[in-house]
Amino acid sequence: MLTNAPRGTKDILPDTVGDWLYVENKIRSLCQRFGYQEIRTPMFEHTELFQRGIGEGTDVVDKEMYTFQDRGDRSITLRPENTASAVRAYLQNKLYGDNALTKLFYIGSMFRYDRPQAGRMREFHQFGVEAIGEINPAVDAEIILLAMKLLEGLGLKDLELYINSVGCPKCRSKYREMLQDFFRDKLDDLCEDCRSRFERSPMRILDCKRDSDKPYMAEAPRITDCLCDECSEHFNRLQKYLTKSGVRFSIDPRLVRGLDYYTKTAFEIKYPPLGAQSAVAGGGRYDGLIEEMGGNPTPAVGFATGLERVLLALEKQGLLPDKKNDVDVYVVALGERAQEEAFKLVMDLRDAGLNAAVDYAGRSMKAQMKQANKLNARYAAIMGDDELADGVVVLRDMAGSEQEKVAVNELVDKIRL
RNA sequence: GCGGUCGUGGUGAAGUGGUUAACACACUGGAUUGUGGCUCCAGCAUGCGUGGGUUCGAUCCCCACCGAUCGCCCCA
Repeated sequence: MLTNAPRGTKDILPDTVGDWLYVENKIRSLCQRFGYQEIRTPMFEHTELFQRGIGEGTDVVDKEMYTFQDRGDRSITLRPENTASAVRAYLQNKLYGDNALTKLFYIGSMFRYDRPQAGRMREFHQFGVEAIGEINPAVDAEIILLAMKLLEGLGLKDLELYINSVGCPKCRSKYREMLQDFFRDKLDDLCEDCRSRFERSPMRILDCKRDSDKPYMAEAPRITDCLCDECSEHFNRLQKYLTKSGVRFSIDPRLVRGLDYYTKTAFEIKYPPLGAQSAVAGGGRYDGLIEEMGGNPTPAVGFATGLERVLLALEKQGLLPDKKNDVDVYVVALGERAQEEAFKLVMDLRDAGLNAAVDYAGRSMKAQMKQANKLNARYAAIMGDDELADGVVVLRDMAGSEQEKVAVNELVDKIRL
């Protein structure tokens, strides 16, 4: 217990931080080119923020949040996602004053109490983007392309982009009725889950894995056929932008986002080899959220990607960078006096910008040479009593196995060559 | 939250109801005096996720818990 991290959490060990940095660096440079600025919001917020923002009745809010009372008796929740926080920060800090369109991105830990699986952690990391203040579908296209370019830029192949429009509250209530009319006389044939969905959220019936192959499913009305003029035009223009830019995409009329705040555009990027957790990125438009949270009606779009899943995909395709931290010089010290001198020498070499290493265990020369070899050292600098007396060091080129005496004060220059 | 599979040293992995738990890699030391990468030798789990139970006896059987993993669900 004491020596186990809580379920669903994971240490990112030294041999993998490099992978994370690699991905994070790609993200930062891409966002910079697209004009998105980084924001860092608190890891926890008032519980109400998520209840309002994400919506009661959603699985995330109802059964996946880490919620607790703090010592001041406030109800606090570890953020399960970052959109609500970003919008809160946008309103609180009046970022709308700076620009008509506010473009933000974030990278950080999110928390959801879920059953852990590969690619699904209780503490997990998301990179996400929010563009607040513009209704133009070009912005939807921009963020979709940003997501695709990130993933493709990392070298991932076989990505699948699905888009849909979930309409606005107006089209949705119409669609809901049409669905209920359609399913009403088929209820007996539906699974138990679906029957309970009938009243609550008939749209989910389409998503059912058990009933989805029923013959009449394909005949069920599609949301895309019920969109109001505004939503339908928005959806068409989005597709034009995407087509123009050359991304391949499929329309998936069943694609529904699980969080309440989505309107119009919904999209998802899948990497199928990941199995059950193949959704690598997902997002959409949430034109109602800002008003819902007390701001002026403001349109917005965003998405998030799960970094664990991205890393998993990269690993599967062998796209992770080679990790090496080769040492320039390994200082081999023989005897106590030499050890003291070697310590000083190593510090000087490091000051000069070199990666220098020594043994502190007072081991045999042979052991030290082995170590130098294992660390892939370019040079070994050997110091014993003789060298000490002459103010010199035996500099051995590890690859070529040649060595020569070099004055200590000329060592840095010699190595730099 | 539901169902399935799994849990042996630092790592990968064999194995059995009964005195010494294979093997490989890694690690440590050694193969003449101050020199690595190859080779050879030696050392390295009083312990088989944790806690109960069955048994004369369990790492191997049963139960619970913990953890991993796959699917469902949900989602990133």
